[in-house]
Amino acid sequence: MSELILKNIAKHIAITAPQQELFLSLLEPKKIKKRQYFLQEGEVCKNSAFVISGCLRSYFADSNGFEHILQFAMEDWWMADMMSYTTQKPGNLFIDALEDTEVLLLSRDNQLKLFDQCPSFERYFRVITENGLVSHQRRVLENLSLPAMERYKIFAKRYPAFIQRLPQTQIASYLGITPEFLSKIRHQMMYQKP
Amino acid sequence: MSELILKNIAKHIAITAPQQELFLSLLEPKKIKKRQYFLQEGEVCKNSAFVISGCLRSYFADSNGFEHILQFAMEDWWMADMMSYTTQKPGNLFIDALEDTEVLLLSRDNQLKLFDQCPSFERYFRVITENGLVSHQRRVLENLSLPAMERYKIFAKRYPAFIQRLPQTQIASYLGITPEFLSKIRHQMMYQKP
DNA sequence: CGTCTATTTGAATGTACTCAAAAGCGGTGG
DNA sequence: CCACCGCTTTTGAGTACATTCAAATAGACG
Repeated sequence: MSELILKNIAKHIAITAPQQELFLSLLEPKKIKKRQYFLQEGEVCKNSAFVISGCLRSYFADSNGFEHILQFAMEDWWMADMMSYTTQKPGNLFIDALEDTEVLLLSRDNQLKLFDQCPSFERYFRVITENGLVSHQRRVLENLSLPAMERYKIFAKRYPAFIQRLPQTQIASYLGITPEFLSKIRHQMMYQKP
Repeated sequence: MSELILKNIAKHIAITAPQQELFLSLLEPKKIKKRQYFLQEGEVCKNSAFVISGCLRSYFADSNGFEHILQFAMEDWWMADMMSYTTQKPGNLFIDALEDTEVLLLSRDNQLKLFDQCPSFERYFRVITENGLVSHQRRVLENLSLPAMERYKIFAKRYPAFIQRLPQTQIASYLGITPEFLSKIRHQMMYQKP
């Protein structure tokens, strides 16, 4: 069960067995049922969640009650409201489960403790954060430069597993379009695609 | 001249005088004239630039030749093509100067050297990167949830200096709208605003 | 099987874009 | 110091991409 996260870490840094022990001792396993909240608007995001199985989503609910999905997280991904997690102030995101989900929690306190006791982890999370930054920059630029159909095609190619497992409503919300329009896009694609 | 960057660092970490020396020895000053490229599409972003004075912009040029601005950087900001800088592979962004600009360069090599020799800097850049990630996440959500006029108002409130110093064309490109439409938005605002 | 949610389809609407042209502004050179 | 050139901003008419609202259809789950 902890294998997945150790493997993930091993991709970025090399750590000794005692350091592994230390790290694992700071984690707390948790199960989140489908449709259950992990975090609600206005709460402080005390924990970052590493997904072992299942799927989480983070989203913003605007003043008209529409949801805008920031991120999905399946196996081998971290999920948090980064604004709230890094500052430990109340956030404005919701995080909930799209499937029954198992996660390992790392509190911000424990994370900072870890950074002091083992600087390799500071490197690990620096790299993870760099990658997150790069992917969000790419997303900003794609949203600015591409029409909805292109964004959908890229999404489908980049995250085939998401297309399989997620309802179209969720994907539409991530892409920034209505579910109706996504349906029309898919209809169009059936006829123009060879 | 190096005061600005030392002050910036002091906001996040405490370092000794010799560590300051080490850090400064890894920096290279450079001047970039208005309209001059700092980086072009297809090049490897060898350096991250800390702006001492002036203003840089990073942007993506799409297949129709339109420019989409990812970021502006004025005094006290870092600027790089993060994808290319972190991987040292060719990037797809342009970076150029909107004003005559002075920067301090830190190569990725030197940065990694610095991380090994003084882990405090790994913390400094982790925090900087976390903040960058948070602000790009916020931008994604604002682009998804708000109409152009709201995005402009928020931009104007958040970055008053940018409104002062940047041509509207550039701001429009950052917001993801045409300069013509931004002009119309500003016209509307004059009449509906008390 | 029935209910609830997700998806599809269509018509009317709106936000933002395109293209074209005029007006404003700033820098530069005569 | 003023005139001119280039670039930015404004204005307007026509258009396109995407939304809204409504209703029908299909799927999933208990």
